[in-house]
Amino acid sequence: MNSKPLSGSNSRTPEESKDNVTRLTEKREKILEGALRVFLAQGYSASMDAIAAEAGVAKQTVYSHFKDKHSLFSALIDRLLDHFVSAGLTADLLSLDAASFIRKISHITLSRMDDWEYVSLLRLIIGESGRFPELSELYVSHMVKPGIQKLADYLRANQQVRFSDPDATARIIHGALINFVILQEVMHGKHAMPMPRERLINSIVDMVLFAGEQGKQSS
Amino acid sequence: MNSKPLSGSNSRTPEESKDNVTRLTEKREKILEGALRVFLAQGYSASMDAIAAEAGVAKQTVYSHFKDKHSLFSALIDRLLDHFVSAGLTADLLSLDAASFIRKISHITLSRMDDWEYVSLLRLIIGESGRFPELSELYVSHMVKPGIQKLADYLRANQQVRFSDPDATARIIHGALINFVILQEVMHGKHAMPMPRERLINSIVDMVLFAGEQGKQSS
DNA sequence: CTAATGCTAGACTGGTAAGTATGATGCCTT
DNA sequence: AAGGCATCATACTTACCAGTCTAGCATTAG
Repeated sequence: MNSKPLSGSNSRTPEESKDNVTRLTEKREKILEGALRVFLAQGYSASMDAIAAEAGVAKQTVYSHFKDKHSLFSALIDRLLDHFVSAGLTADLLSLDAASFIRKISHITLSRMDDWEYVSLLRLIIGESGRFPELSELYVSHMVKPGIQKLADYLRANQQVRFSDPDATARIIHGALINFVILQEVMHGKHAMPMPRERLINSIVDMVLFAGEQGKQSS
Repeated sequence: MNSKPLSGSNSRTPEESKDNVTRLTEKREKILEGALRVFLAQGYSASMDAIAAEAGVAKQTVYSHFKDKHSLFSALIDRLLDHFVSAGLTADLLSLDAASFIRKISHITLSRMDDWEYVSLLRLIIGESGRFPELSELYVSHMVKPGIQKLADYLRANQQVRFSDPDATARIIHGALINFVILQEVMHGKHAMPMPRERLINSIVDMVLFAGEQGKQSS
């Protein structure tokens, strides 16, 4: 339980010495990591004492880095959104054919089902979207909107298949995938209504490609 | 709003007298209505004092009808699930052709976007799915599963269009619709990424029908 | 009338939590 | 060496809240 590896160490040891800025950001990091675990596990109702304890830091230190609980919470959500946003679709995917492309981004999206942090974040943001609408709006504008936008752009630019409404189609694909995550993991529905990811992905690919056939009148 | 016409077996003063059972259920009703407003507005962290006040009832009365906060909360969610479950798809829809059927149930599902109670319930159940997994499982097994089941059954039985995987297709349709509700209303995304419901529905109909064309090889 | 039952209003208990205050300790800079 | 700064441990203040208790009030039934 008790852990104090830092206190009794040597005096100087230039190798390990850290300047002020480093120490500050290190503490801030520890706090955010502790807050991450506690907030994601317990929701916004988690206590600041629990967060400080989890971070291995005095409560006062938390308050010296963050004005109050809400500031810490917002900073954490910002950070998490940034983290997950970076794992979007990269440029090399754009060269794929439609079927492979849809399949690939479906796999990427559904792979987040295995990420406890992502599932908890989703639950937390939706659950607190009443109390903190600005956070859910941040989620929408930073993660959902760009994702759907890129997907729609791909569909629009694709020469292989012509889509009558790429934006709406992108929303359908995204909705089917995210709702699968919410249903299976966030709402613990995987036991009551199991379904392998592959089946969902196959059906999505089929639907999207054959829906596109409608407008395919090039040759 | 509505009075109780049930009090038939009254012995004396027929006009205004109410028997014990009626009075009991009336109080219980007031409590549940107050709890509904307060829980849906503030989440599970709402105080019992606030609920009693909103219900226009003494706090002790709340505790004489419900063992504790959790019991009241569970009873309320049960009640709400029952209420929304009843508004499902009725038998007369089954005679519609595929396009009209999909369009109709899409409209029904999306009409709940305008229902503050439904949107709040969705937020509440997802938000508390960490603390109260049994409630989200109830939601899944009582509302989502039967809904998807009926939709899949329709798709499976439909002679007009043949679907290679009706269950997965039903999930896609349902996911696209529910996620639209979550994105636009629960997470306040309707300003950041507006889209008319009709556009979504049209695209869903197109996708579903043309996807079915694939397996249509009867003649 | 009387007893029973349900309700009300308010006080009370015990516990938790946000945020502050205090005094001490150790590290860095000058 | 000395002052400054971040940190630490702990206690404190204030407030809220779940759940209980009490005493009085109203209606109903015997």
